[in-house]
Parts: sequence; C-alpha cells; structure tokens
Amino acid sequence: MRTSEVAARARVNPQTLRYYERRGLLPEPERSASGYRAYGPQAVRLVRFIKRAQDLGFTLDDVESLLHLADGGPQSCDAARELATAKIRDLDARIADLRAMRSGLARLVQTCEQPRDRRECPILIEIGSAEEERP
Amino acid sequence: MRTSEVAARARVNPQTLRYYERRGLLPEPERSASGYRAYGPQAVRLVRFIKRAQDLGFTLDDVESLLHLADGGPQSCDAARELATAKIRDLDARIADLRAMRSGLARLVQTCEQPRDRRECPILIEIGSAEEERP
DNA sequence: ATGAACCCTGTACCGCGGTACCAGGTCAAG
DNA sequence: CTTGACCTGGTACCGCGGTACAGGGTTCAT
Repeated sequence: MRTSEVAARARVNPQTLRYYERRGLLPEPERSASGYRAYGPQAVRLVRFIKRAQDLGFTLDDVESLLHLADGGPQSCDAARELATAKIRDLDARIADLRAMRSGLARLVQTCEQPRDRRECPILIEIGSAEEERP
Repeated sequence: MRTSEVAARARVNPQTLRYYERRGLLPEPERSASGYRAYGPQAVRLVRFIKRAQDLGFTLDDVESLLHLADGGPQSCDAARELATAKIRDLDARIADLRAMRSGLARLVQTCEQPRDRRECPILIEIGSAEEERP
C-alpha cells in the first residue's frame, strides 16, 4: 500500500503519516525502487490505534510511551495501566475545572435574569466598572 | 502608572499588556514625553476583567465582543447574556466529551485488572494486534 | 557620571497536532 | 507520449495566548 491508501483506510491525512513517521510513532516502511513508501496492512492498524488512543485523551507523547512499553514483559501491563489511571486523574481535574467555570457562568446569567424590568446586567456592570474612566 | 506597575497590580506579565494593546483589548494609553506608556487606574480593572472572563472560559475574541457590547444599550445586556449561555453550552459539550473519555479509560483499566494471574492487558493486546506484523 | 532598573519597537519563538506549499520525480490510462 | 494524479523531501504556516530576545533609549539613586 502507498501513503494515500493507508491514509484513506485509517481516515487520516496523508501528511499525517509522514508526520507520525518523523515523530517516531510509525516505523519507516519499505520503499519501492523509485523511493515510494510501501506499507504493510499493520500500518493501518497502528494508525488506528494511535487515533483511538488520542480519542481517549492520550497525547502523541503518551502514545509513544505506550508503544515502547509493548516491548516490555507483563510488567509493561502495569506501566500501561498506570498511564491510563494517571490520565483518568487528569480528566477528573479538567472536568472539575470546567464544572467550576460552568457554575460561575450560571451564577452570572442567573443574577442577570433576576430583576425583570429595569434590570442591571452584572456582566455589563462588571465591564462598566472597568471602563467607566476610559477616555 | 507605567507598564510594569499595571502589570504587577493585575498579576500579569508586562509583555501581556502590549499584547492586549496590539489585539485591541486595551485602549492605547497616553504617553510621557519620552514615549513611556502612562496608564490610568482603569487599566488595572480592565485587565483584571479580562482575566476573570478568561477564567470563566471566554476567549480573548469573546472578551473583545463583550467590550464592544458595553457601548450598546440595555439590549447589549441580552447579547452579553446570550454569549454567556452559549459558553455554558460549550462547557456542557466539553464536559460530556471528557466524561466519555473517562469512562472509556475506566473500562480499559477495569478489564485490565480482572484476571488476577496470567492476565492479558487489553491496552497491550490492542497495541500488540497493531504491531504483531511489524518487522 | 555611572550603573541598575526600567522602558521602547520589532521580531521570533513556545506547545500541540498537524496542514500547506514548493519544485521536482513517477506512474498509469488514454 | 502526454496528461493528470500521485509521490518525494524540505520548509513554512495555522490557532491560541502569550513569552523571549535583540538593540537601543530613559530615569533615578548613588
């Protein structure tokens, strides 16, 4: 298979394959006589694995660690699991941050809606207090 | 006030002020005879407002919209509230994404832990299936 | 009057994960 | 045997929100 076939099968831009290769995520494939890359079917699976891992929140650096782990023994399993649980902790922290933002915004909108007529929007008040002395 | 005093009071890097000015978020301040920026106290409040808005999940582009809205009338209040509720929807979507990732990872880790001895880690299996035919 | 500490503009760089463009080589169908 | 679609390596660029550096001028206390 050539670059764009692998790319199409893995639903990825052809340039992305070269990028992964430069990053060391994809092994360098065989070459045709004229220098074209010739991939085996495993390349598609590998790229799909990378994409799945990204969907789960792993960075490409994480994926690289995961791939290097694959050479280890059964203790690599522990290391991989540790990476995954660390990611879960990351996600929990990020979710908590977003929830805090959300409740801050919700408070803002709620107080904004309280006085029906003649209300004073806290968002604009806040801006106003910052701007009242602008030229 | 000069640049670094405003920056210190707003807990921001001095370079950031020039960046905000370039972006049009901060009005161009007066200049001293020698060309130094001379800010009024409102600059500190404005920068703090920007930072609060960022903490609530607004981008700098959003902040710019918010600032332009401040010139409008009471209908600007509606526009500002609409921006905030749109952000809440964004946050809900992002939180849902992260929760989906989290449960995917949690499933992975859980099945990884099931068979006590002689277990087969699904993370490594997945990598292995992607790599089994690598040279 | 000298040195530190500040200020100025302009420009380049960071991370992240790619994407785009360039000039040129190759391959297959018509 | 030409045309168009592919391929190559190399390099530059995207968004986002800044940060850093270079090369120079100013201010102020000593």
